[in-house]
Amino acid sequence: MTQQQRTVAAGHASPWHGGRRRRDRALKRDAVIRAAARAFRERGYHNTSLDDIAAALGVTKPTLYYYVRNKQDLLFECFQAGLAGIGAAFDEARRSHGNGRERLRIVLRGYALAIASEFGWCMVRAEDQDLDAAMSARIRARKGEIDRQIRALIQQGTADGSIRDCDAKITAFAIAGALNWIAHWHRESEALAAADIADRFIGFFEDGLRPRR
Amino acid sequence: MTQQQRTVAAGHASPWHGGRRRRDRALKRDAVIRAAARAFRERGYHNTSLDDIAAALGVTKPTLYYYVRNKQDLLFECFQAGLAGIGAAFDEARRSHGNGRERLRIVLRGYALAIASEFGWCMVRAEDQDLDAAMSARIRARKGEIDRQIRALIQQGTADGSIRDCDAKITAFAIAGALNWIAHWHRESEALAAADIADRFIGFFEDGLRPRR
Amino acid sequence: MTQQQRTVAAGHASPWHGGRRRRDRALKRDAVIRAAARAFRERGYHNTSLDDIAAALGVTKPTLYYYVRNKQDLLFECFQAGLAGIGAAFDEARRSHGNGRERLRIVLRGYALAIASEFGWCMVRAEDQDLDAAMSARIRARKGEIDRQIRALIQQGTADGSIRDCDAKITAFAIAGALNWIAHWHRESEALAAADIADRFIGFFEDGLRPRR
Amino acid sequence: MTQQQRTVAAGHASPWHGGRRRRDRALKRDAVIRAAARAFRERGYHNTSLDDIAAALGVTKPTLYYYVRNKQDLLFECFQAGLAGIGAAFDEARRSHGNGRERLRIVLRGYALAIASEFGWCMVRAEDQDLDAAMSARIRARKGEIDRQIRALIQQGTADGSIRDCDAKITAFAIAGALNWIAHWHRESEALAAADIADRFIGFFEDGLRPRR
DNA sequence: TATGAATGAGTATTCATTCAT
DNA sequence: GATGAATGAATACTCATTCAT
Repeated sequence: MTQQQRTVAAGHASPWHGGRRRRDRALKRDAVIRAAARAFRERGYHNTSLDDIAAALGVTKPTLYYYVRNKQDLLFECFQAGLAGIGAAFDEARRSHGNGRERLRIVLRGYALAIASEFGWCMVRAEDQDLDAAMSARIRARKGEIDRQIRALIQQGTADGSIRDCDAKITAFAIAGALNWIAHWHRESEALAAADIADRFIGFFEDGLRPRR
Repeated sequence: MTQQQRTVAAGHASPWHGGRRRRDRALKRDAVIRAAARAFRERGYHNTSLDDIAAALGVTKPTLYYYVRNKQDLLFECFQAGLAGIGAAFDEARRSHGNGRERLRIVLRGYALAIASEFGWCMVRAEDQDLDAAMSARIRARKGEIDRQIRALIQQGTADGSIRDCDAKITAFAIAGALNWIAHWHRESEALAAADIADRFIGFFEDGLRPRR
Repeated sequence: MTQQQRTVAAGHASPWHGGRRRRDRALKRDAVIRAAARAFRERGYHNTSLDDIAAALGVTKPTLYYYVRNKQDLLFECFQAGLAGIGAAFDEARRSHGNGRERLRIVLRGYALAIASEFGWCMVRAEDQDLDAAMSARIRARKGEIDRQIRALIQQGTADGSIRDCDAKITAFAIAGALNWIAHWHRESEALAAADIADRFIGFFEDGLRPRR
Repeated sequence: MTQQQRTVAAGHASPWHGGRRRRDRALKRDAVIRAAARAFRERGYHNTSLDDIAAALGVTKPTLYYYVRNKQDLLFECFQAGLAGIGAAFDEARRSHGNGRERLRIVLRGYALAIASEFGWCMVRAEDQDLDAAMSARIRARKGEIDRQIRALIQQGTADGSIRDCDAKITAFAIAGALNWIAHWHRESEALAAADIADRFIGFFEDGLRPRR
């Protein structure tokens, strides 16, 4: 199997081999990060070599270093790429005029979609263990920030009566855990679209198991 | 710091250095698996070398091979050790005379406790990516079995009216995800005891976010 | 800190960034070789990357190849640059009307100044190991020539009675070694000026340790 | 050429292939360091790969790591091995009853022999540039100590009248430089034995170039 | 039982060098 | 003239695994 074929086989276009030579650095960097995200999700961070990623792009390994400092940097960038969607969801929630529960719903949908994206696995699995102190701290900070915002929405909801009186911390953990886990089982090929999954999860979060009369 | 001291410092006894020479193979094997579970949870599977585990036990690396075939075998055994608690929970649920929701509650509590145990991380993270085909298949089979049983309980509950009519598959995924995630943030040192966490999670699952009137 | 600033900070002008655009190729080539000499002396040949040298000049790596064939060529040119001073010293000695010892003194002073220059390290360290066969041979030839000429001066001195009867070869080795070593410890910032060092070394060579009565 | 033959060709016995398997760890470690010293001297530190050294011993690369932490550690050990001889010379000088010049002579002979040994190159070339901060500091400290002791002997000599009144610092630099340089040109195969070289150098140091009447 | 010793295989990273623009 | 982009080759270092003792 040639490089070309492998690239094609993977079903993902590479800016390096699209007929006319693209010169857009940002585009290529993006492709590198995307390829890494897919590889990490598929095989795991440690089971993915830079050669794997380079091969998926039809490029040689040192080329990657032209766009990214490190392997861990690659993981970090995947993490950040996924984060964008979540940030947007928080923005949207902030702009909305709904009550706490409605706002939370907006955020959770965005969160679920991000987790179901190709960057989801990296977001969820970018961990201390694989990153140096500085990056580890940055990631923990961002994750902490998200957690804090979710709790805040829950508390808003309990304040305005749209959410039952509950332990915001534990509830946020449960919700985030359920959503994070999507990264472990969802594949784009699945029958259920990401948006569908998000809505059903939210339905469950809102109504719970016990029947309402 | 000597090996001995490190072992002691970690606060975990080693059957190799407990005064009277223990000759019990099973006991030592257990210790090996426990040490592995702790190390994997702490540093991750790939960031833990067999030397690390051996050092934690005050033993040399080849000794481990006397008790276990492989590094991946070690991971598998950790997975299995955690499974025991879940199996027991299903047994208890089966013996109980409660309705579906009550039975599910029993299972979820057992599941949560298992995940919060020192083996929890391994159970949740024992993945295809790090195991050969055979083991990977065995693990997937067991995880699938648990999923199926949880869905069955949910369906029982909807049948007997104790659980709202819902998509059993998605609900099971949400619940399992929330519980699995506990392995990522819970540490024994935490203020909240595992049992407490379990009950609060179950409370959230049952009642949901929306206030009941 | 930008490239520009770094260049300035290093206190060495670059013909690429000096206001009026210098078009003089020779000048630029000179600057390249000087920058290399400084970098090699500071960090060693192998610990200096072409990127380092380019950065010191505020230029990109491929630009260097416009002025020089190779990395090893760079080293060779530094070697040659240092050699000029020594050649001049030999010329001066040849023109002088002093006896052997006086002529030798002239040469040694020139030699010492060359070694103390920014090219000294390269002259002394340009070695077989880092150069291909051809260059290695050229360098060895020049070094051999210098050695031969120094020995000749010594022999002249012994002939005219200005130098004690001694083994010219071993004496030349001792003298050259002592002078070469200057490259390892002398820095321009040092209190002792190069000329001063040269004179003191020559004093020691001429008079020896044992007191004369 | 097979591994065996290459080992033989190099003319150096390897404790790994001497018929009966030697189990003496210290012996093997010594052999590793010796092999490194020879390789570094021959090809230079950076041009020597660990594979080269391993091959010279008829062993595989990871084996080296069983005896030594690092490549730089290897260099450091070579440095230390050479140091032993110098330390002994200082001891002997201390025990001697001669005057300053006679004591200095003892030290310089020992120094010269050490430099001419297989470790000489490493001693002379173990440099900051190739070592991390800690090792670099240790080496500088030891070199500084030797320099200080040589200066002290010179001052002793000037005090007791056996050495001319001179700048101890510059004289020590000149002498050490001349001796260090031996590592660059002396090979065991040379006609002149190390002891011979030492004596001739010392003769030059003591008597100087100018004839005494 | 346990271990000292050894190794094969793998992998991130660096860097001199090239070349089309 | 200068550079952005790419790459081939090299290399230190790690680690699971084996085996004789």
